[in-house]
Amino acid sequence: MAVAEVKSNRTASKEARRQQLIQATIKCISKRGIGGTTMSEVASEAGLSQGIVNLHFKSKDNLLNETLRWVAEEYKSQFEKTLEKSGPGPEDKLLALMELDLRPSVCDRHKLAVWFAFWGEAKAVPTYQRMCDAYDREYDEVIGRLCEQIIKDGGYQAIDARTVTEALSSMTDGLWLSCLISPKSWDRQIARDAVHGYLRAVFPKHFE
Amino acid sequence: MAVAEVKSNRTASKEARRQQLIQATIKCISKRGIGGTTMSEVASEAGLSQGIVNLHFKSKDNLLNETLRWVAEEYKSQFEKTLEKSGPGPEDKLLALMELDLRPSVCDRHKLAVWFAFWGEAKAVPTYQRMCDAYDREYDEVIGRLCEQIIKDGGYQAIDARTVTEALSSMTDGLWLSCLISPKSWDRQIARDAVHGYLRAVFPKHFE
DNA sequence: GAAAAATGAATGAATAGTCATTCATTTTAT
DNA sequence: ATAAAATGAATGACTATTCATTCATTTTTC
Repeated sequence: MAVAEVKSNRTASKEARRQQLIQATIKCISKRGIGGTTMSEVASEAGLSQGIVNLHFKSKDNLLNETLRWVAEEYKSQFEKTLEKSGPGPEDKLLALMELDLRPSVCDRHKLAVWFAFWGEAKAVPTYQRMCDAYDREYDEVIGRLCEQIIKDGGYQAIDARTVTEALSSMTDGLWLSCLISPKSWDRQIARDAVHGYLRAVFPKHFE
Repeated sequence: MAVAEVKSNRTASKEARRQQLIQATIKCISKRGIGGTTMSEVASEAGLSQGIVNLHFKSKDNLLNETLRWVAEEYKSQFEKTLEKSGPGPEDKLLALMELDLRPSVCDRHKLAVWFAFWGEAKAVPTYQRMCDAYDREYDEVIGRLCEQIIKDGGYQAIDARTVTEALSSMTDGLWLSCLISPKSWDRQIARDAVHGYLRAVFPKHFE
């Protein structure tokens, strides 16, 4: 996920240029929304000229799709790294993944604005919906497996892994919305407490 | 919040016409997103002519702002009605309000698409952000008061009303996102279980 | 090793299309 | 007949896309 280096204005690999333009697109979407993002502005944000975006991405639609893919992949790679490095128990992994969503590098208004911009168009643009849905499914599968293990491990009764998964992933998405809409009153510690409080309440043996 | 009746094509009160156009705008946003919503399409959706929207709303910006206000007011009136009619205990009111968010009339993809469309532009369009923030604050105040009463009533220790409020409102927002993005796998009962499971875990004396 | 040719990336002016907005005209209600 | 409301063609601004030209770098030739 490292952003390829851009050497000079005329010499840069195709891939590096695409990365540079995707980064510019992310900035534009965050500042002006998808509706307010124009090809010229993306080019100018990247310090390049008018036609450059059509040269590297066929069309605006394509640029936006690739940008969504990049954002989703960036998140996914952080998610996988966190999953791998945390542990050893499933409860440790679950907590680490929840905290990832609230880390300043992930839960940052500029990045959240991009996610919400795509979600906001998802019903109108089926490709966005399909892509978001696919990534969500992967996410839920991992969280679901961890919950199952925790439930089995703790012998919890009358708790359904899918329900807990839905509750947890919904909570973090909703906390993102709060951060986006009410940045003044949003408090990272309260967000963490909300998640942790839920985990403690549902899985007391693991999170007390 | 009743949608004013439109009698004939040429005789309709100014207010009725505005309502009619706002309804058309909601349909357009749901179908094509904010970016894809044009003044002509709104007019045509309403069965009226080109210039009509500029006649009744000064500009597109104004139309969108008024549409957001309408959507927020519609929700608010349902919220207040629910708050009033439920009870008697704060736990009954809280549960009723949570279930309101998951009712088919509220948690419906077409309506959710509109909310998310505005949220998706909120960072880029400060008027959207301010308005959403203001309505959110009212919501949180009511939920917060109910939680405080429940905590006091049950003598719950080490539970902070604000944290629970944030957790609950986030959860419902996140469940809305799931409904929007993954309608195929979304299950209203699981959503209800997620909310109810949280309430039971946090306020066992009230929700067992 | 230097000059010439080729390569491929970037530029930015031109094009075609879309859209919000305006307003002179038409329609309707009273 | 008059006022209010609606119409829809016209306008002007904006934007995605194209493409002929420019430029820096690399390769080839002698």
